[in-house]
Amino acid sequence: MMTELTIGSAAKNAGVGVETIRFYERKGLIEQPLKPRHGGYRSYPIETVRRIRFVRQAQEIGFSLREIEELLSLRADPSADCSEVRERAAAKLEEVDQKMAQLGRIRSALDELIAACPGRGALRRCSIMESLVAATGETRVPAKADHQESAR
Amino acid sequence: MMTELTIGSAAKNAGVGVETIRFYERKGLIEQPLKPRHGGYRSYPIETVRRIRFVRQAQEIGFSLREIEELLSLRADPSADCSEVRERAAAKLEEVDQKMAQLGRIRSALDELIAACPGRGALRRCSIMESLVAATGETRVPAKADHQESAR
DNA sequence: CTTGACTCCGTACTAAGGTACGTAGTGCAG
DNA sequence: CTGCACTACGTACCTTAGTACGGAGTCAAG
Repeated sequence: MMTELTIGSAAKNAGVGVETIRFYERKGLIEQPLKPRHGGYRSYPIETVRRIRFVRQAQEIGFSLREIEELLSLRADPSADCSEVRERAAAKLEEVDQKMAQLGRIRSALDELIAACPGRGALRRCSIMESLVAATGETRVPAKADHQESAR
Repeated sequence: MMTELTIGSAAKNAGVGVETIRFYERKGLIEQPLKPRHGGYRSYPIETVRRIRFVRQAQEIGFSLREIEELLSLRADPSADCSEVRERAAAKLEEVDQKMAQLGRIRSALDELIAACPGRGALRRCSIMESLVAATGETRVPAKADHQESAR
């Protein structure tokens, strides 16, 4: 069974264009397989396809390519002091949790909106913003800086 | 109490630059308050500040400005047929749920990585990718298109 | 009534993340 | 052994989301 693919097949499997793979290689997100002896075609392990899929999914949730590279470079080396890796992983984890919280807020707001929609009864909060403002307890904008204070 | 702000104060409160507000106005994400009679300065309601904050937070979780505009434009009009709004809201909700699922996967992978880190015991999965591959049950890449089939 | 910080507006520039293009090489099917 | 699809590589171009800039107007404090 063939576990290596040409760039075209890899692209198709990963759901991206060939050019995107080449672009990711240049960026160092995936390593470029050496081409076999005096320039033939390069062959990509399925591992690479998974990696590309990960990149795309991580992008969907707001990570930049730089951040994704950071995620991918996190590895627990058993023989080394990995306190630095732990720290970076913990920082990423916190970012992830913040994203989840924000997603949760938007999710509730959408739920509320959908629920309010066909409700023949009284309907409060008929937009995302209204739901969010209500949910966050009518957060007062600190409103420092009222009119032309020279701050900064 | 002053509930309206100048563009500079609004920017500061929202945590963005003045230019960003003007940019969002051009894009129609926030409406530009009319300036009072023969060109003075415009004044922004705190509502606008909240809206800008929302835009930034939605960006962090991977929504583009276009998508954010779609989110913000969702409103349940009690007097109208809102089946279309419902539909769009439901679609967004699904997107949100997909993002949450992906975040959850990355979160678990990070957890596992952190746990594996100082573990003197045997350590499997010492990278994000390894955790994910394990979590998704060793997903076989369908591997259609093995080598140079002309598909499309 | 001037001065310095701020605003208005248009246009130009930047960075990230691709996408397209042209030329040359490769490789299997017929 | 030749054609056609696919690959390699470099460079150019595009979109999104701002950021910077320059000149003119505004406003409140001194």
